[in-house]
Amino acid sequence: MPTRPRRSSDDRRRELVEAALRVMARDGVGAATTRAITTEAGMTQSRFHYCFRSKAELLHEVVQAMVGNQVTSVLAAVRSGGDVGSALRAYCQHLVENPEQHQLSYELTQYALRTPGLAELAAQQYESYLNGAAEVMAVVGARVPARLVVAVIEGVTLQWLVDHDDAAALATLYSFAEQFGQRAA
Amino acid sequence: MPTRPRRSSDDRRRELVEAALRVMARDGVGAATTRAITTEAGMTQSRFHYCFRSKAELLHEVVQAMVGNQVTSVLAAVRSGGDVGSALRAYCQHLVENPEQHQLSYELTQYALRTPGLAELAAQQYESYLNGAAEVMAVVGARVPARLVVAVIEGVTLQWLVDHDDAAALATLYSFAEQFGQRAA
DNA sequence: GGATGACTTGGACGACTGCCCAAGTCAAGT
DNA sequence: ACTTGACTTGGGCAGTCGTCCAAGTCATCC
Repeated sequence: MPTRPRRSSDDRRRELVEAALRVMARDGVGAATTRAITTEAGMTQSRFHYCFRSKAELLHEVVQAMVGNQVTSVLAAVRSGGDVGSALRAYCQHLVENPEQHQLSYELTQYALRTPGLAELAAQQYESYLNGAAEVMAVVGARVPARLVVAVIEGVTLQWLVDHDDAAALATLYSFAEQFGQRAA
Repeated sequence: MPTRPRRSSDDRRRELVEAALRVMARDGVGAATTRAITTEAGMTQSRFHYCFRSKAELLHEVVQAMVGNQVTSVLAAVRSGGDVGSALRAYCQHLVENPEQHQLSYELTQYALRTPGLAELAAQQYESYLNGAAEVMAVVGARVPARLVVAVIEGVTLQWLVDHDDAAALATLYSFAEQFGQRAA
């Protein structure tokens, strides 16, 4: 029974999760060792295993936190504009300004797919994206399958992460919007 | 100056590259240690650094081999059918039957993006995809930007790798084909 | 103010990593 | 036959990884 800790253990955990996200975004998932994470958080390494039973336990929470962050921040950016064009521009802006976040998202998905207990979390991540896309489609008033929208956005994002061609990415999104514009209500 | 080796050094290198691809597809890029690769190839570990100066040198060739394999095999599958629908079905079949290959492709792209000297190889990989898509579009006779086609395919692939929903993947591709079918010649 | 227990500390552990080396093997050239 | 040099071998190196532990600190409760 904890009496009254000087600082909530949950706070420590959250600090570590955020530090892990920072390290992963900067240097990749592979570089996120327990030492790198605790150093980033300004703690001694030993504290890590006081907050988390294992590194796997931290990664579980990291993936969950990632899903929440990504979806809400992208949605907030996209929701600001009313029509399709401004929504697409908003997404591209978010991508160009936070490339590490998007790249980290892909890396974590790959990691989750390889890790037995985390595969379902990856599915959960994509369900969030699908719901978000469906919501945006509803706001914008277009009738296109959410899966297709998410697929296009992810595919374009992947391309941009490789070639950093802002104009091409936006143009590709536009040409997609143009086509489903013919089917919109 | 090599006089006449009992076995070509290039053969050894190729064996290692293929062994590396097998290990990576099965257990992930992270699991592809020099020991795991040489064991897979049936050699002693010491031979590794006789064939390659470093692990990075091997990975460079692995990425190149990956690009070649992937593009040619997908193209061969897709080229067999004449119309859009059968091309899409061919791709889905290739995906469902060789999931590890596609997943490995994403992992290697991520790895390349994080590795200074390999970033340009990732760009080269995507250029191959774009050319392949453009070729298929020409064969099929559709007028859609190659970038958009690649984006959709990659996005749908990513989704399938997460949820393994064959029907949804195919349906998403169909709904995309349906839309650009209105613009085809 | 002493006991309790939550929390911290620095150092260690065994396992694994990429890489290297001295000694060996053996086909080809002389 | 003997030298040469390409190739192999098993073991070892230093570094990093996740995890653990005994000893310490210090706010809280009796």
